[in-house]
Amino acid sequence: MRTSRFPLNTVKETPADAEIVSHQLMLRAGLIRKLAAGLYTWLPLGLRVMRKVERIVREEMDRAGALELLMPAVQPAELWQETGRWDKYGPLLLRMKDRHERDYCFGPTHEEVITDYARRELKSYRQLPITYYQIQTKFRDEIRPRFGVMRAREFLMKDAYSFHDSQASLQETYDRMYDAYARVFERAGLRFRAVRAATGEIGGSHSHEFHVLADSGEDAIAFSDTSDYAANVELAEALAPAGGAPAAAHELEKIATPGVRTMDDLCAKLGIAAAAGVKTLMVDGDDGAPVALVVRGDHELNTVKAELLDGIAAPLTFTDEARIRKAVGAGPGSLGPVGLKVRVIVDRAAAALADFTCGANADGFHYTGVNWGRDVELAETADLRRVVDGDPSPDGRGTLSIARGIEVGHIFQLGTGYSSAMGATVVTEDGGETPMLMGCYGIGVSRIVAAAIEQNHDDRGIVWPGPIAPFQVAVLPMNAHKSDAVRAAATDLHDALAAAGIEVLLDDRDARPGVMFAEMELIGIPHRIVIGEKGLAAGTVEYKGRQDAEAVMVKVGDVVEFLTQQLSGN
RNA sequence: CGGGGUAUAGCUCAGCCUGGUAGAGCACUGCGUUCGGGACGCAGGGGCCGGAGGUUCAAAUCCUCUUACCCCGACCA
Repeated sequence: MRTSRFPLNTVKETPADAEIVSHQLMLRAGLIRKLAAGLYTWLPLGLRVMRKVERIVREEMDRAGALELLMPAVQPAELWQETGRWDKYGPLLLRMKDRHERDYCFGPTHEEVITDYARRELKSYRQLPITYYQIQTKFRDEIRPRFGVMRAREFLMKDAYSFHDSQASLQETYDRMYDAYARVFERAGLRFRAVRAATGEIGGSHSHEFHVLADSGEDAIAFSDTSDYAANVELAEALAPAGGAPAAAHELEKIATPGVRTMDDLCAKLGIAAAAGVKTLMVDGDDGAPVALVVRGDHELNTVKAELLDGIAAPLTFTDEARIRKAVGAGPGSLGPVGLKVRVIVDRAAAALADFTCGANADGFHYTGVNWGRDVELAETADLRRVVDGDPSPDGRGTLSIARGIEVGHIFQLGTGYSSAMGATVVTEDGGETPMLMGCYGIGVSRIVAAAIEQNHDDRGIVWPGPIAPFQVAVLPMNAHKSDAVRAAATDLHDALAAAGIEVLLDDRDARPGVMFAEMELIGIPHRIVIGEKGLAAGTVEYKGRQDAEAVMVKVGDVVEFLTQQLSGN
């Protein structure tokens, strides 16, 4: 390919409203352009990358035995009403009406459609197991789309659905998908981690998320330094400290703390560590009455865990100040468990404290030297906090580290939820009838492109992993307009590389050298050949990998073979 | 949804407070010089100042409404 026929739409200035580096670079490198909030046009260069990701996904799905199909993006409301999601899905669902005033939605996912298909076509256990997948545009009407295609409203997703007549069969396909996902991300050249995302219940391996590791990732994942334990921080269990609370050594004392509202204030005022105090947070209970959640001063509440507790309103809602005052007689900033007349749930770590500090439920006062049992009843404990770096691993082996990741894949076992609701049953071996067990497996194809950049870039631009680079080699002739020899050599090399099946981009624009270098680095082409008149006179051209510090000279006749070697190395 | 902000050339923005000729940089066109790290000079083209209404002799500028976009919204006890 030549730049004269494949224009590079690069821009020098960093776009004002792009916050994260992948979004900035995708705009600057000319991969995408925004049409409206959360809607992007993929330019030819960006589409080449997305197609490569797509191809890898497709190949691995095929290898895993899944069958590709393509379902409509627009779906009738009736199906969603069958499963109750027409009402439950809320404003995330883009709804529309056709000319007959019939309700439709633009599919954010396809469980209903595939289950409808399955109930029509799959009648016997003999047809199982079977897995279908598609690569399809989805739409989710996010409240705040941002970060470019990382969290766009319209996006490209691979979704797969499997059907089974037994849990063992579902597990087998699930495991195969797990392996296929790992292969996809390996082949794409990304550093990733599969993490547990178990949905609370029976635990185990019922759901895994695949994260591309990047410091800018929105999700925090916790993993053990010695075992293979890895989980989303939201779900990682914080074990109770060994040994329980030490014996009380101090008397309960009420002290004036005017103006103190935050844990930081309190630590500064009293000269104590945050870990020696507790924070008391008020959230709404199911019945509307506030419930107090107590965590150690240096810990953070894990809202996912809190929401799952019995009697707590979901979604988790923090009680507003007026209602706190009504219930307690003091405002936030002076709350504590002592003498509190609402339900109190104490985090395991907070429950293991002795002689701790907390609010006195009177504005401007705190207690010190508080002890469970002596000063306040320890009625209820639970795992409420987010795990932190250095916590013991929940599987008992090693300590946890926290890394940041971008969720690019998610697999889970759905069970019979959809098949029961929609009557997708098969006849069993013994002649009975049973709803099919289902598995569901998603990969964010367009998000992978952004995640790859987030993980692989430098101050000059994108550093594509070879397998998903839009082109493998850039050929840059220096001052070709002044040198027939350079121009001829560049053209010959381009043709030879193309003939060898190497994706080459020849810059034939007669641009200044600095422009060529800067643009090719910005768009992240992994390999670069520079052809100059001097080198050519000596029968050589210059090679440099995108991340190499130094260039090397290569004989003109050896270039194709040299590059073939370089490419097979990644 | 709540709060805040922005809307002026293709892009990034100044001008608005204090009403009176619409600007800069980048990009684009032409010519010339330059040519191994996003060149320089000269000359150009390009605007219903987001939309509607109002105030005024006069509105990008003041007022009202409207639309779009952007940012923030548990970690606080």
